[in-house]
Amino acid sequence: MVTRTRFDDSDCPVARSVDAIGDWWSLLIVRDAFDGSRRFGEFQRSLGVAKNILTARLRTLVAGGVLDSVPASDGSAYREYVLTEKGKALFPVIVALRQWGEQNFFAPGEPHSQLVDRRQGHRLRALEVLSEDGRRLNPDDTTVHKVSAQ
Amino acid sequence: MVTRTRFDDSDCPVARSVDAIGDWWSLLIVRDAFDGSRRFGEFQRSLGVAKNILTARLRTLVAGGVLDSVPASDGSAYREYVLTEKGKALFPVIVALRQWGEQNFFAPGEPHSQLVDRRQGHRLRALEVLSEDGRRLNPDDTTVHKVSAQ
DNA sequence: GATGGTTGGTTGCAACATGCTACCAACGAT
DNA sequence: ATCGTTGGTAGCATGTTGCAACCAACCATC
Repeated sequence: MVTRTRFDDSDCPVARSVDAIGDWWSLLIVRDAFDGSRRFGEFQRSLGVAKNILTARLRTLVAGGVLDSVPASDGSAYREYVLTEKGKALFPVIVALRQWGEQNFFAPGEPHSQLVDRRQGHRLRALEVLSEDGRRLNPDDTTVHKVSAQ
Repeated sequence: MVTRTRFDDSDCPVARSVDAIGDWWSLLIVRDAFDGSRRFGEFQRSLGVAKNILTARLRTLVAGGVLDSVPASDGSAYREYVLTEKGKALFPVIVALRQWGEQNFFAPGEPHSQLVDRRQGHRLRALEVLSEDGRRLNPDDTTVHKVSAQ
């Protein structure tokens, strides 16, 4: 578990997000959860992670409100791990990572798993950062206001 | 440094992305780079990270093509670290993390740093995941095609 | 051209996190 | 009752991180 005791970066939302899900396994667990994994064993087989590590990660994610631990849906006495609303709100993060990976780590034509629109089976539109009035923004078109009461 | 020698998850673009930038510091370094940091010392002061760790991370990011190490723009003999095109393409990832953090880790009215449209000073529009034909998609509206030649 | 502060690191070591393997308790089917 | 499956825990080896000390090159000043 990451415990941030360095100096204070804590007014930055990016830092708080990274604090919550910014390690190798947490993001992949969340990805698997979006893909339908729910059971301990599913995550474990899919990720190949050691079980003690998975235990710790799931606990952290539950404690952080990203996952919820609920009784298994098949009536057995086991538990399942499902995304909370907060966890589902990570969807754009996962999609952004996926699109960046697709564009930068695969040769043209190289096969890779693909996220598609369930209704039509088509690929998704690339994420766009937009201004309030709908202009498309590049990094240079933006700036950070240091601290402000919103 | 993370070396993935577990089993093969490598056809998933999310996994490759996480492999490249999926640790605590790398993402914050990239965030700082978007905010204008370029010099070793700037990153070090801004992040409070140990220098040996920063050295290692910068090297990894340069090796991964996210940052480029170029001669300093002020004419001194030192070097600067600037985002490559591939690095700039992480913009939606950072914005997604920022928006998730804003919505989930701050009380209403609690001050936090804010990313704004430089031209008008307004907040950005929330990222949306869209289908090819422009419908807004929730996680449940999508599914993963396991492997396919694109 | 010596000096002293700044920049950008490297090295060694202690502490902590991770991964592997073995073990184990509760469950569920027979 | 028993036997495989599920969901863990425990112990130990190894890898990664963080801290502090050191250091070499750069740069301004005298």
